[in-house]
Amino acid sequence: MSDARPRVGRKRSQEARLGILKAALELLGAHSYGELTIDAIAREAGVGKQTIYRWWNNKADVVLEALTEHASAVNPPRTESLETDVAAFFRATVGLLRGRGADKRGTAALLKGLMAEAQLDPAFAPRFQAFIDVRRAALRSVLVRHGCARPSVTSAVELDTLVDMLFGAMWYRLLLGHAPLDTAFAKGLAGLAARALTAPR
Amino acid sequence: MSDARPRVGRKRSQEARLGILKAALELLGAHSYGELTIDAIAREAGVGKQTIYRWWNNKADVVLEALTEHASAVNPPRTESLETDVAAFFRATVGLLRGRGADKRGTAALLKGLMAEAQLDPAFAPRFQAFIDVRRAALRSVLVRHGCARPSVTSAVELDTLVDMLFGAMWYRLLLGHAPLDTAFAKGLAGLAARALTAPR
Amino acid sequence: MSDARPRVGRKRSQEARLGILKAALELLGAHSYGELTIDAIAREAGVGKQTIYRWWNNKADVVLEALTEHASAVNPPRTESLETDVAAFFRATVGLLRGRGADKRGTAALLKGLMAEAQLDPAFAPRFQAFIDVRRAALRSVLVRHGCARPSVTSAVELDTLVDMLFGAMWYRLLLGHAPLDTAFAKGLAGLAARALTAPR
Amino acid sequence: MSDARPRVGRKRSQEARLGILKAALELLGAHSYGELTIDAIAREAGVGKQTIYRWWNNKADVVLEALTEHASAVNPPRTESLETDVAAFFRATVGLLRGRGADKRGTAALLKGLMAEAQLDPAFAPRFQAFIDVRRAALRSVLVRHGCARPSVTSAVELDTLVDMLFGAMWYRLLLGHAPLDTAFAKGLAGLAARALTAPR
DNA sequence: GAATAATCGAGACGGTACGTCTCGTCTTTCC
DNA sequence: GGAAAGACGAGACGTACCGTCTCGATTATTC
Repeated sequence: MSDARPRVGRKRSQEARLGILKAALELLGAHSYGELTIDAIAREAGVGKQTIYRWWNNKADVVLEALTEHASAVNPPRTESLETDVAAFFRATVGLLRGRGADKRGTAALLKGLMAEAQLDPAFAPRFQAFIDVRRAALRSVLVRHGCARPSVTSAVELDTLVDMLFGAMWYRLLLGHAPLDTAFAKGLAGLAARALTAPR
Repeated sequence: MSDARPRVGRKRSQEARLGILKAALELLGAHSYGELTIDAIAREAGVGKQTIYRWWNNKADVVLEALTEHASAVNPPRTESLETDVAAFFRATVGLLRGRGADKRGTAALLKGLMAEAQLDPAFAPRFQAFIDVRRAALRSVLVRHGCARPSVTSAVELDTLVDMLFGAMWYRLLLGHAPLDTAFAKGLAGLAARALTAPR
Repeated sequence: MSDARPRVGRKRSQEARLGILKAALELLGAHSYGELTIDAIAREAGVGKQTIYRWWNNKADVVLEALTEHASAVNPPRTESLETDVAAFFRATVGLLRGRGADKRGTAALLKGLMAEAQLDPAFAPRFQAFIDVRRAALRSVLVRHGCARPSVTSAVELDTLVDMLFGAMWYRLLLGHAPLDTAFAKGLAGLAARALTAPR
Repeated sequence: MSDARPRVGRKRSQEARLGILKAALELLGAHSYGELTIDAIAREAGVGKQTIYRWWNNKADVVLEALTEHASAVNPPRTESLETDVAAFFRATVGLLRGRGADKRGTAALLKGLMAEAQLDPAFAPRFQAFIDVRRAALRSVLVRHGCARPSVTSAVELDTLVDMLFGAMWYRLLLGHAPLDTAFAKGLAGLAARALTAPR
C-alpha cells in the first residue's frame, strides 16, 4: 500500500521541511498572502528554492500544509447545545483566538489567501477541496448528533444544504469582511439553523 | 460635486472603452481569470496599455466594470413564493442560464476571479464590496417583503445573518464547486430559510 | 532597404544601452569573464534584465558589442617595415597598452572569454567570426602591401595560411599564456613571416 | 613520494572509472561540450555524482582524462620530409581520421571545449597547459630533427615562435572553423615553415 | 570473524544564474 | 491632450546545474 520507494539516497530533511513551513507562517504574519513569495520563503528558511519545488507545487501548497500542520486536530466539543457547538466550531476554524508570534494576523488572512488561490489555480483547487471536506464532514456530524438524524425531519440533501449555509455564511463574512465574525454571529447562525431543523413542514 | 475636469483635449474614446470591456469578456471565455492579463486585453482590443491604466487600476477593475455593464439590472421578480424569488435571484446572480458567445463559461468564472482578487488586492476589496452590497440589499428586500418585517418575528440582526446564510451558501458552492448550483439547491435553500423564519422561538 | 519599422512607440534608450556596455566593461575589470553575469550587469547598470535580453542574446553578445564600441577603428600604421606593422597590429588587437579605469585587466581577458563562448555557444560563433574576419582582412591587406602581391611569389592560399600562422600564434599565446605577448614576439613573428615570403621556392 | 594513503577500505572501482570516461565520450558524440553535464555523465554511467567529484574536479578534468586515455601515444612518424611529419602530426592531434562509434564528431569538438574551459576556469588552465606542453615538445623535436638545430640558423627563441605559429595556425582554424583543417593546409603550413627556416637572413 | 574504513549508487540539500513573464510607468508619434 | 505602440525598471517565476551532504550497502583491510 505504502509506496516505500525512497529506500536509497539521502532522506528528506525534516529540518528543511519544518523551516519552510515556519518561514511561510512568519512571513504571513508580517505581510499579506498576496505578497508572499517562494523566493522570500526560501531566503527566510535558509533553503534552496528547489527544495521547496521538490515537495510542493507552489506557495499555496506550502501554506496549506503549514496550516494543517499548525492547526490542532479538529475535534469540536460535544456539548448539549447546538449553538455552543457551532460557535466552538467556528472559533476553531477561523482561529478567532490569536496565537502567539507569527499568528498575529490570525488564521483568517491565511484562509482567505488559500481560497483565492483555489480560484486562480485549478491545480490547487482539489487539494484545497480536500481540506475543506474534512471540516464539512465534522460540522455535519455535529448537526447529526444534535437530532437531525431522523429522516422524517431532515433529508440528507437538506443536511448538506444546511452545512453549506452555515459554513457559507462564515466564509462569506470572512471573505468580504462586511460584518464581524464574532460569537454573537455564531450564536445567531446556530439559532437559525436549530429553528430550521425543528420547524414543522 | 462634478469635477468638470475634462474640458480641453481629446475626449475619452468610447470605442476604446467598450472594446476593452468586450476583449476582457472574450478572453475570459477562452481562458481562466488567473490567466487573464492586461497585456492580453490591450492586444486583443487593439489598444495601448496606457489607455487601460488611464481609466482603471488593474484587471479586476476592468472585469468588474465589464460585469456590471454586461449584467442586466437587478430586478428580481416579485412572486408569491419566497422559494421562487430566491431561486430567481440566484439564477440572475450566477447566470445559470448561459449567454451566447463570450458568456460560454458563464458568469461563474468571472465572479470567482473577482472574489479571489478582492482577497489578494486590498485596494480592490472595497470596490468589490460595493458590488456585493447591491446584491445583498436586493435579497434583503425580498426577504422583508415576504413577511419577515415584524420585529416580533425576526430582528434586523437575524435578517442580516439570514442573508449571509443564503448568499454565503451560494458563494460557498460557487467557489468550491463541491455541489451543483442548480434550482433544486435554490429551492432547498429557500425552504430552510422559510422554516427558520416561521419556526416558534 | 532599411527596415524603418519602429516609427511609433518609445525609442530605444541610448542611456540604457551605453549603461549596459559600460557596466559590462567595468565588471570585467573587477572579475573574470566567467564570473560575469547578466544579473550583475543589469544590477550594475540599473536596468531591467529584460532590457538586456531585448537587444542581446546573452552576455557574449553584450561583451562583443562593448568591445567593438570601445575599440578604436582598426587602422594599422603604414610604415616601411613589415615587422613594425605586424607589431603595431598586435598591439592594437590585444591591447597591450592598458587603458584607463575599467580597462585595467586589458582587453586580453575579454578576448579570451569571447573565444571560449564562441566554442560553447554555437549561436554566438558566427557573430564572433564576423568580428575576427575584420581583423583577418586588415592583417592580410598589410601583408599584401608589403610585397606579397606577386602571384609568382605567394599564392592566395599561401597568404591565407600565413595570416592564420600570424594570428594563430598570437591567439595561441593569448589563450595558453605559456609565453609573453610582447613586442619581441611580434618582431620575431614578423621576421619569420618575411623570410617565408622572400625565400626561394 | 607516493602518498600511500588508501591502504584500507574499498578500492577504487575501475569499472566506475572507465564507465565515467566512456559515458563522457558518448555524450560528447551526441551533444556539444557546452551541453555536457556532470549530472548527465553520472546518469549515463549509472554512477553517483560523488564518485565523479571524488576523483575529478569538474567535467573538464573528466574530459581531459578521457581524451588522454583515448588518444594513442604521441609518436609522430620520422620521415625524410618536414611536410609529411607536420601533416602527420596534425592528423594525430586533431583526429582528422574519425574513429568509430563515440568518436563520430571527431576529437575536434572535445579539444575546443577543453580550450574554452581553460579560459573560463583558472584552476583547470594549468592542467590543460600540461597536456598542450607535451604536444609542443613533440612538435619541437620534429623541427629540431629536420635541421634547425644549428644555432647559426635558428635561435631557440625563433624555434619557439615557429612552434607557436604552426600550432597556433592549427588551433586558430580549429577554434574558428573559417577554413578546413585538411592535409593541404598542413602541407602549406609545413612549406612556409621550411622556407622560413632556410631563407637567408 | 568482528571492527574499521573507504567507496559505491542514489538522491536531497543550499546556492545561484538562467531566460521568461507580467506589472505599472514612461516616451514617442500621430490624431 | 487622448490614443496606439512599445521600451523601460522591477522583480517573481520555475528550471537547471553546481558541488556538497547524507544515506544504506558493499568491499577491503586490520586486529
